[in-house]
Amino acid sequence: MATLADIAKAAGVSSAVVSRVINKDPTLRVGKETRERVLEAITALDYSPNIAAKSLRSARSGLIGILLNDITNPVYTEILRGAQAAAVRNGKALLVFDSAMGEESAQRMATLIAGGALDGLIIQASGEVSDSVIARAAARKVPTVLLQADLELDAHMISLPDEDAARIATRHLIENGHRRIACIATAQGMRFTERRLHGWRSALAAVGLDEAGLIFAPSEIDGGEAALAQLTAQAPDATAIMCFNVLSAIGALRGLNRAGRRVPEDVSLIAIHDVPFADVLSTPLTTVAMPLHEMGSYALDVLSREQAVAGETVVDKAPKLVRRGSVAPASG
Amino acid sequence: MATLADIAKAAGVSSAVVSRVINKDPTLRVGKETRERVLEAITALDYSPNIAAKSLRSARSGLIGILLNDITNPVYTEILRGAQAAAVRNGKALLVFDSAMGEESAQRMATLIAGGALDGLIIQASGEVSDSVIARAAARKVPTVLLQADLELDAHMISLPDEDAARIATRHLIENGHRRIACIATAQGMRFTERRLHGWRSALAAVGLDEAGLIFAPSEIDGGEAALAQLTAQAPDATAIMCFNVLSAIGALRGLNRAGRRVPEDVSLIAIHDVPFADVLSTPLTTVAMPLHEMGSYALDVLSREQAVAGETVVDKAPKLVRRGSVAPASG
DNA sequence: TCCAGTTGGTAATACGATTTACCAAATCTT
DNA sequence: AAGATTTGGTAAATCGTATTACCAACTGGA
Repeated sequence: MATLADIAKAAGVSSAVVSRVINKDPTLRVGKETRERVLEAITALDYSPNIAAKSLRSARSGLIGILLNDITNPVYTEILRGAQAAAVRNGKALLVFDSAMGEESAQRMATLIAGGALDGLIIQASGEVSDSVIARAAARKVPTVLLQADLELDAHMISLPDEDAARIATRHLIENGHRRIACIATAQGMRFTERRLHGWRSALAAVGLDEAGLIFAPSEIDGGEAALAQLTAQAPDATAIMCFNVLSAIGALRGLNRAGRRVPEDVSLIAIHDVPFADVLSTPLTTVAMPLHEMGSYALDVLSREQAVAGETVVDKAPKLVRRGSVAPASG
Repeated sequence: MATLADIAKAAGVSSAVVSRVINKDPTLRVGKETRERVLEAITALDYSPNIAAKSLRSARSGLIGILLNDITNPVYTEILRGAQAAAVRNGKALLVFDSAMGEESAQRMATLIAGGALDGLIIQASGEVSDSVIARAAARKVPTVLLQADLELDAHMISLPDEDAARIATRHLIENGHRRIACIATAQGMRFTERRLHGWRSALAAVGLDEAGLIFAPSEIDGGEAALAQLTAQAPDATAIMCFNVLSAIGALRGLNRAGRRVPEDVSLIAIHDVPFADVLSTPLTTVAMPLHEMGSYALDVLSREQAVAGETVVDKAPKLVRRGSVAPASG
């Protein structure tokens, strides 16, 4: 493989010139024709700079690590897509980790962080984030952005318009005449959960309603189904359920189907987050789509700025109600 | 950050010893207590090796690039998961690219390859793979494995038991009494498609049946729905459809629903590839699950071996029929 | 006592790019 | 013509690790 020195020799200049031409050093004064000779040599020898050497010298790798809760969850892959798109724009590449993969995976990530291989970190993990990752990131002072995550880390926090989303969903149920509205929430205790609960409660309070029931469940299909069983016992009179996650909504839907209760005729269902297959479920699911793509994209943009990344941002694209078939006017 | 030299100074040895201790150089003869002093200094100073320097010196980065067709497609994320798991085992990390992200993304990948940043490459992309990526990979002789891909590249090819899967699916329909069996295929012209077609046809031929109809469609929900419309015209008498991709099956299901044809009462449906939400569709979908996780995992193992990677492998885990509700005995 | 072999290391260089400080030759100024 | 600038570059020192070649001191054997 051709190196800088090879190009220098071929063009009859020093390697300093070649480097400075490539990196467009504005302080470099060089003759028109010399520059052209350099450029020609580069294409002639098919030169491309060695990434490891660049990284070593410049102390930046162009690599961003992203830690997701679960790559197979369609809600989160949308974040990844957004981050990918922005990575390309900013000349970066993404190292993807999955917090569901266990401690060994976290150790790999920690090693990379400690070794200076990562210019930045994006963490989307409501639950488990290995201490080793956090400790390394803090020690190295790696610029970090947290997506809907509550972590003791000096980082930029990006959140979604959670309160709005919950309010939009709840209002939609209210506008359909529902009075007894229950909630299947996720991630108990986390800030984004509190924001959603607040949106739900304030929408109810605005029209003088009480909560009909509240259950916390993991953001998975099975979790939703289990939550539905509990909810049926806790709030048998609920005519509508709002779910904080589309997967738990799908679980609830399955539970309702199995219990012989029809959606939306007997119970209306609405979920936060949209997925491509929502319209092909046993009942097409009405959802409130969140700007997940934008969140991923924005995270990378924050990391690509030169300045410090501390601060807090809410993705400013509004949640969007996607009407399908799972919400119907309350009977009676 | 502490460097090798810092450790050496702290332990009162040369940095060569430290390096050789860390890397367990078997030719190093060192006193028990000296070794301990080194190890203590490492923990005391919280040393971890600089990845860029390691990469530069050793010409290996520990990074593997993986190019997927579409990260948001649940069929493919399963491959990613498998690769992740194996990456952790082998002390590697994954750089994820998406061929749906366009040429700019491919250029980033090509730059990384050309710059020697990638120790290996996994390509799962039935369709578009940028020439720049292929050219760079070939020029750099980066060890590459192709997943179900037909590419002019000196690489190891890993494929799935496609013929078996198609045969299992077809047989299942036959055993349910179907005589007119149509097929919605994907990726026309590719080898894995041919293998599946062969499985389908041989299963039919074994019991003296003809194909009832064949349409090619993209592996997406919309593609499946469009294909169904064509198929209805081409083979109105088909009582069962086998789909080469679960997403096109979902599209077909939607098309059937909209046309007022019931699944499985009027038409039976079976798909290759399983997804977690298959059982919560308007009709729970019977599928043939493929060893995708294993394919991803195996790909990484191949790249992690020291030897050359040329060759060809079929993932040896058998496809598994997952009976749900979309196949019923043929009426009549 | 002298030589061979072992023990326990070290010195020095290379990997490939970046960047600072410096400088010879050419041109301009007065 | 002498000094001041400008033009067009270069030399050399990093960045942090891996590795090869070498060697001093000690031990053992005869």
